[in-house]
Amino acid sequence: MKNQIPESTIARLSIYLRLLEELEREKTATIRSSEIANLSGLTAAQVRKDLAYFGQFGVRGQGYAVPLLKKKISQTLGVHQSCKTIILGAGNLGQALSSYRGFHKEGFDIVALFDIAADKIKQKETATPIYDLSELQNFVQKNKVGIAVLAVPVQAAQDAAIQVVEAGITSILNFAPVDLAVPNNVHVRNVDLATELITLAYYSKS
Amino acid sequence: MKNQIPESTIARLSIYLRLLEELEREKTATIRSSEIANLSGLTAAQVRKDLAYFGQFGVRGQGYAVPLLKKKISQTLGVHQSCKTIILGAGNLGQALSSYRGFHKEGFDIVALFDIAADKIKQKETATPIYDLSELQNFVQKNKVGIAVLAVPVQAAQDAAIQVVEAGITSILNFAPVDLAVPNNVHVRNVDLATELITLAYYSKS
DNA sequence: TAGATTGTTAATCGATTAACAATC
DNA sequence: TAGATTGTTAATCGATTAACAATC
Repeated sequence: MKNQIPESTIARLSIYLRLLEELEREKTATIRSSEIANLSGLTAAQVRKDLAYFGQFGVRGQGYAVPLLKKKISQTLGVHQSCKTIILGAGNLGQALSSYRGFHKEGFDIVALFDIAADKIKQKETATPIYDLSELQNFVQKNKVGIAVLAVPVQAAQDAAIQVVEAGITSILNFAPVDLAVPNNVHVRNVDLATELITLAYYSKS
Repeated sequence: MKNQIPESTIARLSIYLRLLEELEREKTATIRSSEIANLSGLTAAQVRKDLAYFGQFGVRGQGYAVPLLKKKISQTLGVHQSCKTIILGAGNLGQALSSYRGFHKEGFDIVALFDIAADKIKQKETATPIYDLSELQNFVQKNKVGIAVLAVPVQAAQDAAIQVVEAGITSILNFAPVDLAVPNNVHVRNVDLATELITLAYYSKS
C-alpha cells in the first residue's frame, strides 16, 4: 500500500524524469530546482517539495546532479525496466496509440491489441499483433502484462474493464468517457478528449 | 475576461452535459444531484456547487429537469453551435484524432489537418483534407477556426504553437510533452499520454 | 402539512507557496 | 568565510465536503 503522496506529485515526477533524460543527453551535469521549475512551467518550491517526499537528492548550494536525480526518480517511479502494455480496441485510436513512439521511448512495450472479431480487422503495417478479445485472459496470464489501455467505444468500456480486471490487471488508462466501476485495488486514469475540447471551447469565447 | 470559476468545475460541467444528453435520449425527465453524482463518480455537494456558479437550475424537493439543465449547461459552455477545429500533425495520432467520433458528437468539426510536406502524405480514407503547414495562416483567416490540436513531435510543438497563435487561435489542445510558452490570453490544455502511463506504472507496483 | 432536495454558507481538507534555517 | 541553494516548516490559498435553512 502506498502512502499519502499526492497523485499530482507522481505525475510531476514523470515530467521531471523526461526533462532529466533530455538534460542528460545534452550532457548537463547539474541543475537547480529553479531551473527545473522554469523548464516545466512550475515553481521551485514545488519541485523541491515533490522530490523531498522520496529522499534528499540534492546538494545544498549546488543543486542536483542530473544523472543521480534521474536515476533516483526512475527508481521511485519503477520505470527502470520496460512494462508490458496491451490495448483494448483496435480502431483508429487503438492503432494510433500502438504506434505512438512516446510510449516506447518511456519503456512501455505495446505487446498486443485486442478487439472483438479481430479477424475482420486488416492488420496494416503495424507490427503489433491483434488478437480476439476472447484470448485476453489467456494472453495476460502467459505474459506479464502491467497496464491495459481502453480504446473501445463508450458502450463497451465497462465490460472491457471487467474483463481486464478479471485477468488480473490493476492499472487502466481509459479513453472512454465513462466513470468505470472497478475494485479498490485497481487504478484508473481517464483521458477524456471531448471534455478537453469542451473546456477549451468555454475559454475560447469571451 | 472570465471570473474565478475553477477550471475543474468547467471540466465537470462538460461531463454533466454528456450525461444529460444520454439521459435525454433515454427520456429521463428529472434527476437529483445525488444521481448525477453517482453516475459520474462525484459527490452530490460538488454537483450542486458546480451548477450554482451559473444559476439556479433545479427545483427544491424535486431535482433538475433534464432538458432544461442540459440546455443551461450547453449555453454556459457555449457548445450550442459547432466549433471548427484543426489538427496540426497528420501522423498516426493526428489522423486518428481526425476520425475520432467523440469530437464530432460533441459538436467539434475537424475541418483540416496540417503537416509539413503534406503532399507526401497519402490521404487514406479520411474525408478531412490535409494541407501544408504554410497554408495555415491563410486557412485560419478564411475559416473561423476556434481550436487547434497539436499532434506534432515534441521538437516541433513550440514552433507550431507560435504559428497557431499568430494565426489568431487562442485555444490549444497539446499532445506534445512540453510546457508551451504562449501569451496570457491563449489557453492551453495538455494531454500527456506517456506521463499517464508512467503514473499508472508507479501504482501498479506495491 | 410532511417529505424531499436544492442553494448556500461554514468547516474541513489538502495542495501550493513562502520563508528560512541548515549546510555544501 | 561568503554565497548559494537545498530541505523543511509554517502560512496561504483554494477546492471539496458537510450541514442546514430555504422552499418546492
